[in-house]
Amino acid sequence: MPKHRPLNDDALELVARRFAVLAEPMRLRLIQALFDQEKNVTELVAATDGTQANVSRHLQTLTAAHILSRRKEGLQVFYKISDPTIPKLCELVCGSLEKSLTRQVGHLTSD
Amino acid sequence: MPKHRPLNDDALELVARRFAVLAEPMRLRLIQALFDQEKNVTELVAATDGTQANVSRHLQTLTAAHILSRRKEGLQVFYKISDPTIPKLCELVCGSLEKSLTRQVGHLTSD
DNA sequence: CAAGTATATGCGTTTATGCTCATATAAAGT
DNA sequence: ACTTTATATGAGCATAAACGCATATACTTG
Repeated sequence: MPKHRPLNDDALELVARRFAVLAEPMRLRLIQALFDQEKNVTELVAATDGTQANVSRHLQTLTAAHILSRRKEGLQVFYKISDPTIPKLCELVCGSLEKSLTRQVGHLTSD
Repeated sequence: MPKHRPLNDDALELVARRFAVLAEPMRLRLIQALFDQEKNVTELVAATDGTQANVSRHLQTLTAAHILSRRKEGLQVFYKISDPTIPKLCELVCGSLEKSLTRQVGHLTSD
């Protein structure tokens, strides 16, 4: 277990790629919608107010990144969060943003 | 302190934007170079093997995102990590990636 | 105030990626 | 087999951002 060895180029690409996957509002919406429970595509389309095609594409991206996992059941495909670090990541970022924006913006959550 | 309220559109944009800032290998290299100590631009150019123009741009991006802070001293400008969540974020992501890649890739750190 | 050094920025090009529309696949029911 | 429903994907367009080159700004020194 190394303390803090610098990452090589390949590893940096991987880390960057992972952050890039999380750098889209629609994908964050999907992740959010899946925080509590798994959902099928139709439910996710409704929850995120996106088109079916677009939601499907983003789900593919998230699954390829091993952030979500697929479970097929008849006609439907259910997705759920498969990487337990994702909620922690989002919490960290939200906390940091809230700290630096509390005075100006006020509340970031949608009532 | 809300448990897990869904973020509104503006907040989602902010979170996405923050992840996007971290989604570039060169910016990750800069952050890595600054983990232990502050450095000026010339030192960062050497440490990351980038052009001065490109490094300067990325430093601006990171500073605008409140990830780095600037300190001017004569001709030189020193940068350091100003957001304490950044090392934690990187650790989380690296840990997650290592866990899913250990078997195939082996080592991600550059000796 | 001229010259040199450290850092920043305007511009143009290239590449990546998100979105929409239309269509394809896959499973179920009739 | 045909139709319907759920999900995935190919093609094309639009936008954003990274990079290189050149140049501008800012501070220092002689």
